[in-house]
Amino acid sequence: MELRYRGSEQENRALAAYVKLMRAAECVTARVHRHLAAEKLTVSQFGVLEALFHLGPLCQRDLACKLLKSGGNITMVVANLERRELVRRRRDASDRRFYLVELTATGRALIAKLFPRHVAGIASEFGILDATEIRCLQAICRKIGLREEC
Amino acid sequence: MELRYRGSEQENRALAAYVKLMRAAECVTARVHRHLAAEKLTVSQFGVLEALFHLGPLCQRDLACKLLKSGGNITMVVANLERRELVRRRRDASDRRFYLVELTATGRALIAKLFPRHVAGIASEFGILDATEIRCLQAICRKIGLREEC
DNA sequence: GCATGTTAGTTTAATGTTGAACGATTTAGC
DNA sequence: GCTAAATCGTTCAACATTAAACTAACATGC
Repeated sequence: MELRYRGSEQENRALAAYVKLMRAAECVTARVHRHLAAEKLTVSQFGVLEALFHLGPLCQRDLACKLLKSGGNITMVVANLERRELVRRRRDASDRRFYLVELTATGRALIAKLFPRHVAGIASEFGILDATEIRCLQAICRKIGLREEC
Repeated sequence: MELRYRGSEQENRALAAYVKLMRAAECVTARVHRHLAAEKLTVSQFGVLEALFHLGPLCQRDLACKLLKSGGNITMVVANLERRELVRRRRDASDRRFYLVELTATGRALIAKLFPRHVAGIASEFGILDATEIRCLQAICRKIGLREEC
């Protein structure tokens, strides 16, 4: 692979780990979210529905933070969900800067149907990992500075 | 987190591993590619330059395969690089369906300057992993079906 | 040679994504 | 109370991304 650049031993090891982590994440995402296509949902739309399902109504800023996306992006994703009547936006009465985004009955039914399927897909991908490997993965994520806030 | 859905022990373990893997990949990507903004390069544009740098001239189909992106996307990314004269497209003489995409002198100079910086960034993120953890990460990626072809 | 099929690349429509500029609203300092 | 700063959301331009429909070039079988 590395025809034009020779780094130190330590650099090469880090690079190999980086590439593997990225590829793994991309491959798993592609496979795990395949069942979303049937419902014409994108990964981001699913992310919004899932966050509302598990955390209750949220303002757009919180959604952006949860999903690690920009504010302008959430405006677009929520607008597309609202157009399909899967979510609804309500102005917060006490602070009119906020919208509260919440699931409609239709949206709740959809995510309630989809989420177990989603988990089953992940389980079939990750289920072959034993407890030791999970612990190792957690340790690695902690070490490379994974922040758990938000 | 999981207020509305209780899976099996095995499902919860898989879900936790999945979330950690995804968050880790997102956080690392964001930090590692921060130095690209200074050169007004996107992650995909950097990916194309890097592939050409290490593998020599490639056709767009091969680029798409390497970067796990669609053909139409590569058309756009390469076009934007070509507009800045960082790459050049040449018709293959023997099979006129192909373009050979290759670096210009400017493009080569840019990626030659950027790549060491890129590796150094990754090394500072992953360098704290020891050999055991790297082995463990590789084993995990293999297990969850990471395909290394392409 | 010609019909058929395959492969490389383009185009289009729809959505996602960001950063920056902007408007509306609330809060803090005075 | 009033100004200044901070916060929430929108809009815009630019680019990314995909799937699907399309064109161009090659390959195969007859």
